[in-house]
Amino acid sequence: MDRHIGFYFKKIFQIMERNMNKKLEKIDLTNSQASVLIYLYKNKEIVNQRDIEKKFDLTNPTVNGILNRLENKNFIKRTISLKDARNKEIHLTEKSISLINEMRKEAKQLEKEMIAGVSKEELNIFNDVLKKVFNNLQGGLK
Amino acid sequence: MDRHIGFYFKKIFQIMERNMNKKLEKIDLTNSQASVLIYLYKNKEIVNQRDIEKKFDLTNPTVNGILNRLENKNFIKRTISLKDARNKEIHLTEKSISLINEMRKEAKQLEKEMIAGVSKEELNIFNDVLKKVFNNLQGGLK
DNA sequence: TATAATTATATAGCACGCTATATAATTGGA
DNA sequence: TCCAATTATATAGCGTGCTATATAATTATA
Repeated sequence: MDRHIGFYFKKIFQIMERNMNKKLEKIDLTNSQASVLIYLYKNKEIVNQRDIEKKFDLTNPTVNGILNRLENKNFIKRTISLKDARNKEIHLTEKSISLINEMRKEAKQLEKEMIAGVSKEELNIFNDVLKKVFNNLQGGLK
Repeated sequence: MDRHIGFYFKKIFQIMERNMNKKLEKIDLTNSQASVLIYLYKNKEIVNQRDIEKKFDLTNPTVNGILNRLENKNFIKRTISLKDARNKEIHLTEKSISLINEMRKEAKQLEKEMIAGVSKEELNIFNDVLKKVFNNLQGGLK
């Protein structure tokens, strides 16, 4: 049965999400939460909520919700900026730093499983098209 | 900046979903709801809820929720099967049948926008890899 | 300088995924 | 035949997206 590209994107995303959430369950995280923590870890500058919104192209209520849950579980701390009291600076805790490698390992492993049996040439073209599709959609929005 | 495949899948799915939901808003539908209606339209056999779960690889509470919302808006009717009282048969209404072409048009248009600037050869390989990735993930679940 | 516009964050409420659990109907086996 | 297992559907409750709206702080302008 031949299916539309849209079908594959939706289904692949959903199964990825399911798998990652299952893998991360044992460290009490979700895929979205882990993505934010990894971004915070990689970023050397001070990060506020708006930065996360822009980085992940999400709305502020979505990011606020994720951060609330991370804060309640003690994976991050929020402090009000001294320079601008509207900003809240987001900091990792010891707890989350100690789990970063675990998160990265799981993500890397899933990517590897996904592209099993795909040749280097195919993968190159696939990546190019992926970027094109992404840009086509992004452009259409602005 | 180079990003992982997982990033692209998630983001492309999310933007697709946003775009489709915006397009379908004027006929009071969402992307998930329209997908179910189109499936019902194409299928000549009698469809019950379990069939939809299997077709879209979704859990029963997810499908039940989508059908509840469709029923409340009068896009479908549910009737109890005479052969097996556990089954509820799902039927389209006049209202939804009259909008099927509109839904299909929007979906087709978005797919076209997504693959703008992608050559036939690239698209063939892209489709092949998409199917491989899908199968890799599906297999890993079972 | 006082007010208006902008910016960052928060809250309410919804759709759609999920897991866990319940209920009713059917099927199968002792 | 009757009880247990299976099957289809429903409900409760949660995470992550969204829009609409509110609030507080800052910036810009009359």
